[in-house]
Amino acid sequence: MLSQTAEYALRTVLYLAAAQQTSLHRASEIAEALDIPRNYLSKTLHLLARAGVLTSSRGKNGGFRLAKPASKLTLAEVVAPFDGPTGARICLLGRVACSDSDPCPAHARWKSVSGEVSTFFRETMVGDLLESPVARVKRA
Amino acid sequence: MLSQTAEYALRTVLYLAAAQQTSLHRASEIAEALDIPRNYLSKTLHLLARAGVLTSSRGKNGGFRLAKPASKLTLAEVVAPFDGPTGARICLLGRVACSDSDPCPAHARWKSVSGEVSTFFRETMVGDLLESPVARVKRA
DNA sequence: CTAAATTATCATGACAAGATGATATTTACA
DNA sequence: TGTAAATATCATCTTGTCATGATAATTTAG
Repeated sequence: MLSQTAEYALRTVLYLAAAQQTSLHRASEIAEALDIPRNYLSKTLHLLARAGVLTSSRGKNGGFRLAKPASKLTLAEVVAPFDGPTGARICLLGRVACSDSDPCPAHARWKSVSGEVSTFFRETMVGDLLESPVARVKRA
Repeated sequence: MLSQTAEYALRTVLYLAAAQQTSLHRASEIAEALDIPRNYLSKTLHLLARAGVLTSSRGKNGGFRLAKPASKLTLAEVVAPFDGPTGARICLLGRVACSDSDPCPAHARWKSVSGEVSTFFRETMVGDLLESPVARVKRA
């Protein structure tokens, strides 16, 4: 469903939301905590910063933190820089133009399903996920 | 949502379902009708045949046709050889073990959404899509 | 002002998906 | 029996994603 990179982004944001949201966290700290390749994560963090999801500070004692409260950050915002509009993935059959007025054979049935996926990403806040009993992201 | 190859497979099956289901259709005929690369489609057709979705006949006057009625063929069957269990894509955060008893932070919320996607592919029949007003697959 | 720490950026490589082209194999029909 | 038509199979090529490693730029601390 999500690309590897988008998954890294989401896990990173959850990590930052669960930790001290106001303090800075180094890329190497995050990479080690989440078991994500260090150098690759650097680029992902940079893109998240450019997208306005994180703010970065360079130099000694630098690092990353959330640009806004987790309760106001949607999953769609986190994932969009990597996977584009998630779930909104238009036509199941790959037609460039597929709409209510010019539908592909799968349009009517697929529309409601993909709409739910899209809604999930647009309306679920990062903060919502922290309410779960186990917020820690455990890896294999 | 679907890989390019799975999309080819789905469009091919819809084409065969809309056409004479009992007669054979050549790979080149399908490729031209659906604007899919000829040689690449050959392999996709072969895999669909091996998966039991199509039957193939070699030699002169050979070709492909559906192995069973479109009304008894699920979208999941068509797509599975390429994308695996679609929508059933387990954990949004990529955890290998993620279940009701050992959930990731997103589990509860994501479960219902991914379940709907999975259900769509498992319960929608190829034949269902033919009832649409415009069954022809128009490409850009 | 210098050095260390840290992000930013660049260059490259590994790998899979998608695509292309050529060859082998099978079958029908003249 | 031979030839043409069609699928089956094999060998590459291209491209994008994921990943690795090295270097530049920036900032703080002493």
